[in-house]
Amino acid sequence: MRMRSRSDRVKIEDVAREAGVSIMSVSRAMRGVEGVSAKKRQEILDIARRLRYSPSSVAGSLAAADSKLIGVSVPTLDDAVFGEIFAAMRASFLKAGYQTVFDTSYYEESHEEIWVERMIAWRPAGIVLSGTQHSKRTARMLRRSGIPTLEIWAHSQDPIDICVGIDHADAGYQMALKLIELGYRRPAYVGAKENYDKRAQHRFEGFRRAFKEEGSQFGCSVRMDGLLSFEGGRAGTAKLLKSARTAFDVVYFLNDHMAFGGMMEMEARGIDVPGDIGIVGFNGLRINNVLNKQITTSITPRTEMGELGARTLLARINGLAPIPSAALPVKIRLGDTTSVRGQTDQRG
Amino acid sequence: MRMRSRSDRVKIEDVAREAGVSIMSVSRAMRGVEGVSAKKRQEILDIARRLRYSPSSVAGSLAAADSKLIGVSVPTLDDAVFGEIFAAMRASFLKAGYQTVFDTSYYEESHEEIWVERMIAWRPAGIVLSGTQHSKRTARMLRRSGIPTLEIWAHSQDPIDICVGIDHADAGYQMALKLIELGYRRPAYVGAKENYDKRAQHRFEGFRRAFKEEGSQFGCSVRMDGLLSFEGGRAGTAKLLKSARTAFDVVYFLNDHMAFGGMMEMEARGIDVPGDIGIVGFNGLRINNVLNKQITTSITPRTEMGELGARTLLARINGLAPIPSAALPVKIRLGDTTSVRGQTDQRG
DNA sequence: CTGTTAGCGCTTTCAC
DNA sequence: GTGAAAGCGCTAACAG
Repeated sequence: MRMRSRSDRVKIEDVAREAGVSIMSVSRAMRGVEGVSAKKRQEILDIARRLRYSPSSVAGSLAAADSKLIGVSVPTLDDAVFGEIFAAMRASFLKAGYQTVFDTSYYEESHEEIWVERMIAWRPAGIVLSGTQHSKRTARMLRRSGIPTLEIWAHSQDPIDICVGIDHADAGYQMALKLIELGYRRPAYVGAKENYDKRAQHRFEGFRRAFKEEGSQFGCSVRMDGLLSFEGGRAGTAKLLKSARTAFDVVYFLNDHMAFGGMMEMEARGIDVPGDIGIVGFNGLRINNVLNKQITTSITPRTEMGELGARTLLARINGLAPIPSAALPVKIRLGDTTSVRGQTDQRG
Repeated sequence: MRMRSRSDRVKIEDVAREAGVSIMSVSRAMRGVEGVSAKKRQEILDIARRLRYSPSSVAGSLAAADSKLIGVSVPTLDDAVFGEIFAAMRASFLKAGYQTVFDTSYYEESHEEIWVERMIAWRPAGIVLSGTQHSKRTARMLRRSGIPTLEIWAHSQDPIDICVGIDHADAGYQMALKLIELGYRRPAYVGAKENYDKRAQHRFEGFRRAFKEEGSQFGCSVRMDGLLSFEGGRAGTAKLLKSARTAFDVVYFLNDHMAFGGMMEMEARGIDVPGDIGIVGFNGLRINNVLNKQITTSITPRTEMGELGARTLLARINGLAPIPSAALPVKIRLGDTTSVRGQTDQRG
């Protein structure tokens, strides 16, 4: 099994010779475009299959100056959030005849920038980026390339090209209002370093703003690096409980997984949730569907987002001028980890 | 912001003209290969940047008959397992100068087959597939293409090309031996339909075989479709508890997420784990690191697997003939969801 | 070190 | 409906 040298790969010319037609007829037959009789087309297709002809997308893209490729960058695969958005987008692109390729940036603008540069070099039909936080150079390269670009996940007022997402700052703000309504006054936060996950940072800022407007002091916040998941939530909560100088009555977590980790830590320490402290997550991740004590969270419309994003990008690729930026609604789901403050705890 | 037409993109020729050199010098300078003086190289690079020249990988690949692209197919993004394998592989490929592109197959051979066909059309340097269960046509296309192909995750005696993974049947077998040693005699299983996740099916078969050899009857098995995650585990357990005609003392789950879902269902029903029933998962997923009641599971070496897989494929790409198939060890971790049978339960 | 020539494998364009 | 000619943007191979 050695790599075939360039000469022994069967190419369009071989099929044409075998079929006794010109390479143009083969080209047309393979692509399913007009210009070959039905009979001839069938013959060509049969021969192509027999010869195991695999048309080169590289040569095809170069000649046609157009590819059916869409590049997608997600920050991480360790997070169920992007899996759902991605699955929805991918299905839509596939239906429209586009092939999706994706890669991860691990929340690093520099990784993303390198990826964008390489992706542009392949001249894809479209590019999808997660979030709205990108290096200046990334935005500049993309704009200059003229490649339709979708930013998904966070809403933005001035997208690189087009954008579909949610308003993270407002999501944090709304959640805070709800908590204030329940009677919470001393929030704490467990999340990531400010520059690591910007969307989360925006939620935090919106959250804090609501409490500030209400006149409440912000208790304490813990920033973890690296693992924005179960472990980070548990370790962050341990740190919070150990180091907090002021009291707090509710902890806002970066996402549901971290919130779950935090809940485990509190359980281990015999802290009553929500009796002693409330817990709030974000996203409405799968795990929340099986918990006996459901985490209060904001449910993000991930499938809708992926579908709308794909539709919008496809429109853009087809030369239409869709609305440049769409914001989708987020829904708060009160679970069993918060309660009306002052009442006894409720169990799920 | 319209798509640039093919004529107004800056190309190698434009850079050459501006720099007053031949296009070959630009080509050499851009690729960082020998054959241009340091001074000229720098001038060219400066001009290229000023002109915002982006070399076309499409044209480059066609001319050089070689691309620095590696295509990877993972079954799903909803599963932390592949995230870790993938992250490790990606890093290794990147270091070696290769660009990785991913796509998902959602455990469908037909999806994978289509993906492979499209991927081959791009003439990548290598291809990575998850698992060893592929359609005949997928294997045939890959073999004929001559593209180095790595199968990762499951070990195989006759890989398409090369393979790095674990022996799933043996992993199931070993876990069963351990449970038998603990005193369990009536296992039940909650997993997926036989053809959906073949690796899991192999684990199940190894598991069942050990019990059969020991003389124990297999209690009951529940096969879920679709969601092989928290929800599937919980729903499957509910179904198992409702429908099982024979008693069972331990439930083997397809993975830790399903096991966790099952544990929640038992908790809700007041079933004592491991007092009444034991729970066993697979993989050693992150969630298990934060649970107060740790799930007994098999820990799979995902990072090592990704690294070894990448190294092996790179060797293969570079014309070496690495060991065609490597099996990595799996480690059993006894948690708090199983106990020595006959003793009272233990709490974490 | 530098440039010229001849493609890579396919599609566009334009005749017939 | 069919095919010949002319590239797509770049690199290998070779000559200077």
